Amino acid sequence: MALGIRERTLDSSRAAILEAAARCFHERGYAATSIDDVARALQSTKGRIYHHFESKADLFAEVFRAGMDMNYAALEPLRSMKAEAYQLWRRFAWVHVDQMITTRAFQRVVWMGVEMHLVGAPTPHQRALFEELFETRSRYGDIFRKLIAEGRETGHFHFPNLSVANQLMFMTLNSPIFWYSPRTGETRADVEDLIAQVVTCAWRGLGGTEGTTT
Amino acid sequence: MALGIRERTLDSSRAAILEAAARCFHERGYAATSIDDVARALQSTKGRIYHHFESKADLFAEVFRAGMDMNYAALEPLRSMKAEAYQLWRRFAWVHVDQMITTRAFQRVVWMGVEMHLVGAPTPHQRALFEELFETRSRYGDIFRKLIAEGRETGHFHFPNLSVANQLMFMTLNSPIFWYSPRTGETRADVEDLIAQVVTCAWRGLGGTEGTTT
DNA sequence: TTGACAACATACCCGGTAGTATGTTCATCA
DNA sequence: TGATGAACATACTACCGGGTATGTTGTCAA
Repeated sequence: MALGIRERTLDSSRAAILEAAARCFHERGYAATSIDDVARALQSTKGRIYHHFESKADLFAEVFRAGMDMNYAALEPLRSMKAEAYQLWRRFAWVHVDQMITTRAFQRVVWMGVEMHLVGAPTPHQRALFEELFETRSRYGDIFRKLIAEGRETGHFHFPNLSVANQLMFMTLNSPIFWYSPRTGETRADVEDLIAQVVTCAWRGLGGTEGTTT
Repeated sequence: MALGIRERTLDSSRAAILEAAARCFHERGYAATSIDDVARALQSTKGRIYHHFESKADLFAEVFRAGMDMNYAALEPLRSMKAEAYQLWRRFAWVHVDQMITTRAFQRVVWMGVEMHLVGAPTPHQRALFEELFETRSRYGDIFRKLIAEGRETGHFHFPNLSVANQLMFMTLNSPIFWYSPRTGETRADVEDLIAQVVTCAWRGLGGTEGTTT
């Protein structure tokens, strides 16, 4: 049986709201964004949003989740790869930075969510929701953390403190969400050049041996 | 003539407000911080704050200014130093990171101010005020930008794009405002060890020649 | 074709917050 | 010593924004 209009439009409508919400949160931040702002961005009204999402915090959480889902989905094709940790790191980092650039509104929300932590989540239900999302984010981070830890043991990376190195690495890899903005006439090659610079910077920061930049 | 109570208390009272405001903005962000929040942090009331500052935006701007003033003041002793650019960069970067850690509430506000840009500055007066502050911030950034540009010419740094390298460098140097949090029983030596790691990471990211880490 | 329900739009409520208007206290100085 | 004004506190207003209650319209299944 073919899908009815309802089944076809529901997901796309929800997705459109998430997209608009991501843009608004990205531009103005969580607190400064009103539900009416998001509705305006959709050329619509509050009713539509509250029909699909319980509250503002819930909407934010779902944008967060969507962003993390995108990241996991982007990494998935590489998860089965067999290679040295430091080589895997290059691949993973490249995909990660690509994500930061191409889905930056969502990724910015993920960042904001981690920053806000649990400030402004009054109900236990919301706290539990955010806890779960943070764990997801944490597990994602551990993928990279493990790689650089292993890379250090094999002598490909050199840094004194794992946690600090991990922080600094993610800071570099995530940084496009703050300063990247698409230029007019920008090609995919330009973007890939940018990604390469970011990855190389993070690689060097980890004390990656020069020349092994394949 | 000795200073009267008024002269002595005015500056300290203003400074106390700035300090409390910095902490509040740091913890909750601009939009989520109410003037009453700041007043509560001071064990005081709104009246006191509005007596010293025109508006919330003005208070925020003054915290921003105070943060930038601290940065300039910290760099001042080094401005007269004569040395190769890449060596100067090390010193400057060290002081900068130290600032990010020791005055991080103010520095976080500076960051937020740059991020928000001019969103939420309705009056022309406020727009002009922020324009001025952003220029101050921009000139501060140029100090480092010039150093790494010169360092690249002398062959001590290696990166393809100056603007990108500058962004990534500041991202690393500023990063403590996001993840640093004082540990119990932490000594100055611990902090300096941290600073060294951050500076080294940024140095490597710029393609600084290894071994020249004096 | 009709009842039910999803997918919205509209209208409304109410708590919180920026900003103001108005005390109140106390140091300073003529 | 009394007048003045700085440095606040208190009381109040106006508005905005999250959330809700209530229409309205179109779809689909029986």
